[in-house]
Amino acid sequence: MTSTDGDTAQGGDDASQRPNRRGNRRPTMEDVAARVGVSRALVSVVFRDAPGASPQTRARVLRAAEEIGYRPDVAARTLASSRSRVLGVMLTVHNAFHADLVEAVYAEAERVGYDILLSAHARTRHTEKAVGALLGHRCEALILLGPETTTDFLGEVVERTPVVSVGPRFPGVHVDTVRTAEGKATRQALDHLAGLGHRDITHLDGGACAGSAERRRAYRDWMRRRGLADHARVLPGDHTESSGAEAAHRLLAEGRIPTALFASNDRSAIGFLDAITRAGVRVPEDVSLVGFDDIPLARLAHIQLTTVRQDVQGLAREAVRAAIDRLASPNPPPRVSVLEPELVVRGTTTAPRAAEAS
Amino acid sequence: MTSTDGDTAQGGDDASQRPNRRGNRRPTMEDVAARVGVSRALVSVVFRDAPGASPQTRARVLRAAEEIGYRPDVAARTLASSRSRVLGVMLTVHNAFHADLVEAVYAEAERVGYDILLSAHARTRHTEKAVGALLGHRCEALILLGPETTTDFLGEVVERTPVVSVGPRFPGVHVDTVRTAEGKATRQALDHLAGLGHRDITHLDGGACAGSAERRRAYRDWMRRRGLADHARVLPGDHTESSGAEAAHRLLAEGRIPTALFASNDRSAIGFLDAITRAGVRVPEDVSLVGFDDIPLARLAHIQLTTVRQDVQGLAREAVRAAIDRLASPNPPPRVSVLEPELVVRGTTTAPRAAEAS
DNA sequence: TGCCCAGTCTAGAGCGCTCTAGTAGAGCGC
DNA sequence: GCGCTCTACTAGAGCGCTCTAGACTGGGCA
Repeated sequence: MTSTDGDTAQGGDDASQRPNRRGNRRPTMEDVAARVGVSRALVSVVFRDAPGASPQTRARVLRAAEEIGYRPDVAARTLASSRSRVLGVMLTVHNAFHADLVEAVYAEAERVGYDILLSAHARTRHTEKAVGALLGHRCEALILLGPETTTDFLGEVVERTPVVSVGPRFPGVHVDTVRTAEGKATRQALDHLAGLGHRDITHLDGGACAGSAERRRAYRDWMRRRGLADHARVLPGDHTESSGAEAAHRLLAEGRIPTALFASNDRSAIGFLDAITRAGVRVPEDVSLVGFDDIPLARLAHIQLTTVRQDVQGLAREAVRAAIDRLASPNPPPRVSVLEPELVVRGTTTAPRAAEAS
Repeated sequence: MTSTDGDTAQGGDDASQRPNRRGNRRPTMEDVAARVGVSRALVSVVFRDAPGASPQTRARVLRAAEEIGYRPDVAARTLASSRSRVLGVMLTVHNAFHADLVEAVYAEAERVGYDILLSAHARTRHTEKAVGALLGHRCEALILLGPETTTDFLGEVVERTPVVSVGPRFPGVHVDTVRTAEGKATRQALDHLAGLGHRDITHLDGGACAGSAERRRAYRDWMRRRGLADHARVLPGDHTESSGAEAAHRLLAEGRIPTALFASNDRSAIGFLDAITRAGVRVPEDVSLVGFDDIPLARLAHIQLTTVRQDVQGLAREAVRAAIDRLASPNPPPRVSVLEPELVVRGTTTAPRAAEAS
């Protein structure tokens, strides 16, 4: 496990500091109180920012706490107040869109005085486990980003703790939902393509991923209503780059590229873009491409993906608000907040080649 | 905030279920004990999996708990035992390599009976805040993925709680480090290129990101030792796709592409690949490319990036082990675990064009 | 002078657990 | 019968906080 020059293990480093204080238990309110010469309760008042302490005392307490490195214990506080002021957020750790959402949720939660606990869903860690961890930590409410789980499981969870789903809907379960108007977003994308003259528009599907069903359905409806049912085609896929690349290879193998492709999310769109470009097919000259989400990658100079932006700030704000509202009044029927999408036209769409008046 | 068909807000949904039990407080050990007709302490024994309960009682307790939906309260448990059995992990939420690491850390922690708490570092949320959150939740030790912070701050944290840094080293602070042998990894990549006949090798830098300094230094050393100092060139960058794309545009603008590029990580390598390909420069025929990390994206059919793999499982295992060991014996000097890299040759490297015998 | 009141501060009972010390009872050998 | 050990279980004191009820000030006012 060791190797040569520059990579030496066992870093003796510099003189390795005073021995850390870790043996001594961490300071408590009692310690702060003793130092200042007041009661524990007063220190509590100060740290809760509650009325009932003079400004002078407040300052003295704060200073003493600082000096001895006191930091309130969330566990004790939670236990005593039976309120944790913590919101649990479940995310898929490999999902760039979730990363954006998490960032926004942190900001939003801070505004309303809540802490956030993250729990990740991953290949080896199911939704059930991720949610269980949050529950054990007494989160007051859960915000699940694109949850893939059963109605039954969610039904049980929601018996104890309010749940907000960002994306998927769970009809029949007492769960609030915050999502983008998928149908509208899809139509925005397709109208844009139609406006450029496209008729031969293929959809790259998102499989079981959050929002895919709505996007697929809206695509089919739109094509039918426009009298383009004959051109309608849904390529199988999911929300990963590789599914986009696979779709590209499939089309290349068939030797028939549509004039436009509407992908179920940005990652698959980028995968498609990459694979098809590499095969010598030009975007947007040979094929126009629209994604979904507007992840940071889509904005990059060399990608410039035309896409439908989801309102990340709005989704985060509504999710946190739904959670807080639900804490205040648990009984009203589930609410669905629907946020407006916004078409972002960049460089991957243009008019189809003239010849193509299929 | 509403829109038409299919996107209706206010989802009345189906009959919205029995009113949720949320009013009733969550069940406690007391409730379980009462139901079974034993003492609270015995229930505790069962849930801690401690000796001292008959198999029959154990089963009855477990069943009763199941029935009333009891779930141990982490806060209370932490408070009572003054052990949380929780490891705090700080990650950068937009970092794909961190996503891999988190997944592996979850698995590893579970093996040793620890829970994981995640806290994200993001543009609007500094390391200090992310770490503070973990500390408040009484994590027994912290694992920081690629921390970008000051020695001073870390010095303070480590006074109270063991810290493991995955990546960066902090000489002079009592922090364990787990990292890949950056120097060796760099040399593996460069030796591979040299073996193919490359001499004109440029390095795309990672700026202040974790590991970059070592990679840059090893690159310079290697070039010098090989007598290629004249060819040595370090393009500014960081660990994002866009910096790779920028580097590509810079080289294109200069009109002089080296025969090979060694990027400081996979993301910037992929950004470079994408931008340079799109400009008509072929990889690997015109320019060979090597990345660093081996993120999932690098393996995709249409990318096939030659890269140096970091041993994610190993890093996770060592990080968790270092944390646990440090809890057992706080005083020994900081340890540095160095893990072996592994060159993964895929499709982005080949011999330079014959003409180029610079 | 007496009384009230706002402003500060304190005492002490929990919150839901863990864990030490201890009890009850069964089984055993003598 | 006794003492012994072993297993199965219980009592009760905390862990570090919050929060209600109440105590103690020093004015202000009749």
